[in-house]
Amino acid sequence: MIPGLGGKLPRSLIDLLWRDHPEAPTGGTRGPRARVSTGDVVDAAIRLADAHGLPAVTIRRLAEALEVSTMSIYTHVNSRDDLLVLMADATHGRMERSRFGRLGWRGRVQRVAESNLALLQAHPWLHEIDDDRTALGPGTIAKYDHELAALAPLDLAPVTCDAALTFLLDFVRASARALRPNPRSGELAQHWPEWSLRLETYLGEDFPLARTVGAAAGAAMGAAHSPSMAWDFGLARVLDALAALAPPRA
Amino acid sequence: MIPGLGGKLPRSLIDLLWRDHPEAPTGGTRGPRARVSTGDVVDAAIRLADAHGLPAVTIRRLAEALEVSTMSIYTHVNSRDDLLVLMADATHGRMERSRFGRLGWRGRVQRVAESNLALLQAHPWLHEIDDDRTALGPGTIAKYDHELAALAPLDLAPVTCDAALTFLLDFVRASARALRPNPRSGELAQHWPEWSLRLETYLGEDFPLARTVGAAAGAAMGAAHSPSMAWDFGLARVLDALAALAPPRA
DNA sequence: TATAACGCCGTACGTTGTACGACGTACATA
DNA sequence: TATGTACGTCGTACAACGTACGGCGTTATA
Repeated sequence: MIPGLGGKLPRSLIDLLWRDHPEAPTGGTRGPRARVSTGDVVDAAIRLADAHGLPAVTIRRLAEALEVSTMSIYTHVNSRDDLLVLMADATHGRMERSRFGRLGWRGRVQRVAESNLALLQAHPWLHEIDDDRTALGPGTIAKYDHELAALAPLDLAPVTCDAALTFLLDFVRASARALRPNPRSGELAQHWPEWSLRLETYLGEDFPLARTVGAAAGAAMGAAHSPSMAWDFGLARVLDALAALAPPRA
Repeated sequence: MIPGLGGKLPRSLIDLLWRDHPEAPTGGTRGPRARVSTGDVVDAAIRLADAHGLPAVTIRRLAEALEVSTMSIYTHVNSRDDLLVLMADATHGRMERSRFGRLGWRGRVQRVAESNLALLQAHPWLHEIDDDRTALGPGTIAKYDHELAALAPLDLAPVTCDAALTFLLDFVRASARALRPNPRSGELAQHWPEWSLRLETYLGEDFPLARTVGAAAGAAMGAAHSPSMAWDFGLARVLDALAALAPPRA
């Protein structure tokens, strides 16, 4: 390496994800001691997101919360995108993972579904993070391992087991998304009296099915509507679907 | 209304969504003829998104594409958020909706699934639009009506029918999301040789299941992996699940 | 002919992520 | 003990974003 040019290479996302692992590179010991750690940054970001949503997680606000300058954040995290991955993996890692004990496969599946729902309700901003690299983190891998174990009694081929888990979790994610209180619901409710009238006019005689079911309006208005019903319905369907795969009795 | 103060109220999103309906307010006829219409703006935005992704849809670029000034865009669209709703509804409206004919319910369900998959593959940016107000648009309602009709042979109660459709479409959305080529896959593939080694080190003896199934690494690397298998698996499971609901023979 | 409604646009503000380079500190080596 | 190098910190600056505001000119209506 050419001396005089500061050797720049930052710790890669992988190493940041596994920063608590004994084999992870610690970084040299010179220079002033770091006033905050990567973990501190991630924790503060999670607190911000929990309290005010993901858009509130800006580098500047983070720095303010940690009482450091804006640019210091980049010493501990390579970019905002990377930070989001670290946040998601950290919350995955903190999920409760209790033993399944003697629970049958249905009970296990239900438990996996419910704990994922709880996760997404506790941290709704997870919906807005869509980065495959999250799968590289220790928290996400531990979660994956645990949930695969839940499906073990079904005795499926590995790939099928993975597919089944994906199927289950995709359902949970979608339901959780629908269940989530919409930030725009206030505005919608405010304009609803006016808008529903217009909609009535526009719909006219068309779309008989849509009108009958009424979900177009219902969903839009945030009325009682289905999302919580969709959860029960969907979970029952997932169980049905897996049952069709399972050994006769388990 | 107080004269001298320009009466400001802009056409609301509802009216913009239904701009082609005969009952929709046309806006006064004074002033210079508009050089572009709301429809033009929406179309240009869709073209931009198709070509370069949703982040490329900025007001400035839109204006440039339409050869108008930046701020003129706001004459035809109230905000960027509204524009996204208009874009989503327009593409919903343009979906092909062929008759189901004598197709059985399985064939219908499959067709609905496939056409939604095709939609999301043709316009991947739809994944990034998450706004309930889309449900108020004519395209979205027409789509909804058509897809409810597909499920009619199942002879379900209205709410159940809605729930079943939601279940199906949520599956399709999640699968389409996984199927979508990740923009970050390039970077990931580039660093993969290095990262996979580290990951190997970190994993050590832990997470036996995750290692066996190998999907953690597989998914991350963008290898062949499951998404296309997940589609087949999932669709079969959805059909199983609905079959458990359906009348014995249909 | 006067008025009011309307489309168009230039300017400007606040906010974002982050590149760059300077500065000082603390350890490693000579 | 003296020197060099690695490292944390931070101020400044830039490009890009959405969009509020207000002025201007055009056109149909009163």
